[in-house]
Amino acid sequence: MCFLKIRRTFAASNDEIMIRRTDIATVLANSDIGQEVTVMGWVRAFRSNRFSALYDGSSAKTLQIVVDFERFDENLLKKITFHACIGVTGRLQESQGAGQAIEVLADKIELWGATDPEQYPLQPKFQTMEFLREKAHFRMRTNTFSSVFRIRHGIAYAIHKYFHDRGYFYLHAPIITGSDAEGAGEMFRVTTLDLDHLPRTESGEVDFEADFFGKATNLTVSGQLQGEIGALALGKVYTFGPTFRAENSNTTRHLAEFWMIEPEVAFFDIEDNMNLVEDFLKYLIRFVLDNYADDLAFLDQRIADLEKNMKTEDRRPMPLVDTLRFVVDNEFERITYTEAIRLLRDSKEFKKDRFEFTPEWGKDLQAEHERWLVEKHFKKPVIVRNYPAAIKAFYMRINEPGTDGAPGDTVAAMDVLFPGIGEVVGGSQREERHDVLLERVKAFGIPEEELWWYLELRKFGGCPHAGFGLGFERMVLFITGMGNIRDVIPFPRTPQSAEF
RNA sequence: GCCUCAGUAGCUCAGCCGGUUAGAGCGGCGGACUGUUAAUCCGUAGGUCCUAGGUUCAAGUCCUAGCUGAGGCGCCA
Repeated sequence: MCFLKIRRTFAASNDEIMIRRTDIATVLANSDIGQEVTVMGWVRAFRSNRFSALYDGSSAKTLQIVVDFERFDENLLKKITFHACIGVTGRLQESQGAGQAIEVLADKIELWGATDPEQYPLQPKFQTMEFLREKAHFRMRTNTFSSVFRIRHGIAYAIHKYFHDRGYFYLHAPIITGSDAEGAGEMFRVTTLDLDHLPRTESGEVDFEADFFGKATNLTVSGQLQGEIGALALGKVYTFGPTFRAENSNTTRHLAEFWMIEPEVAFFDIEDNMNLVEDFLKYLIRFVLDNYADDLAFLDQRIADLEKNMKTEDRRPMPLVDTLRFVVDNEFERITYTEAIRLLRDSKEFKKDRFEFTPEWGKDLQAEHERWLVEKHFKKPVIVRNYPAAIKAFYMRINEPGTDGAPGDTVAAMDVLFPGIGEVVGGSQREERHDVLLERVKAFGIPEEELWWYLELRKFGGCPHAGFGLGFERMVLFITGMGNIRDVIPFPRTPQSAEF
């Protein structure tokens, strides 16, 4: 509700500052019949040489422009084509047609930018996501993508609002990092060295002392370690920034460049962490339900249309909006890793040998196992905690031996699993005991000197703390119901692909 | 990185067991109509069948290699 107020305030000042045009969202929301308005945008359709559906990005809805064609130059009307850019001044009237309540009877039409339909790649019809991905400079003009990117903005805004309202501080973690021990996969090297003439040390290795920063540097794979510095000074912080993984991942839920939200909180244990993540994720979904109903309704309908010709088992179990409401209205299931393994081994699927990978204590849960837990067994989001220490990162806090009746050492890690997406969040309570952490660092073979500052956080004024990382695009993917993560980021970067 | 599938008109696709001049819908263009909702109706143009080899009397169709894209798995958020 609060967001609507902000939108209105913005719209009111919009009238004063931008006297040249009014947003279509504003016209549709609070304009009076008979009032003269000027709107500008891109043509979505021009029917019967009389009705134009005008779109300007401000709303999922279009504004119908009625053109009395005898009054306009034929050559101008011919240029009102799909995705041409025009400005229209006219009076608002009640619509006689069924599709809309109000419309603008055009008095003046200005052609800002013609679009030759013979050369323009997009058409007013269904186009595949793969095709539109290749036209990323135009795809945001479509219904689907404009809705996705309005919602993407809404989620980003809600993230800042959620944390700000609760006393968290937005911490900017570095994008270029000199630390090679973050333990989150392959990294992109950052260098100004001449790749054709690399400086070498006496032993023949590349001499990074000659590089810009005087050492080897990479793009960040996580802001967590720096987030911990913030938490142990400001109490409650979060990072929200671009994150880079040079993994050769070819899936519908991986990007080489994505955005990640990483809250980090002092005096937090794994329970607090789970409570935070559940409340936070529900807040984001509720925010979109409350503020982007038109966009969600469009995406919901789009999915229904796409699924019309699909087999029942390939369809979503629930329509998009119902799914979102269900997640908001129900508790997430919380289980331990040890329980998860037991459930999997007791399952019909395991006994009938339907799993490709054997669920076994000590091995990581495979995608098929996570999907079984979330989609078949619990049928709702699941938080799995206390994983075997051997398969998790060095910084996660070691549990007391025998926690959950586990047969081996576990760490206070947690993963949040969502239907259709899998892991949206990975987090943990951090190891705050200096001696235990040092042992782990050594056991992982990480050079101590790389992490001197991280270890000193434990040596001087340390405390229990916890945090998690939310994959922003994965959350956008879930909320919009899109099928591929490349379609919820404006310009996707994936292996072999960095166009635009 | 591994596995699978696909590539035919601007787009989405059909093209059977290899057989004459490669088709449809949408879109474009020309016209008609004019309160439409992806408007409708009539007409019309539009093709290096991904590329390179090969098999064959004959290849869009079969074989080999490559390129591109998609999906699944792994890695993870």
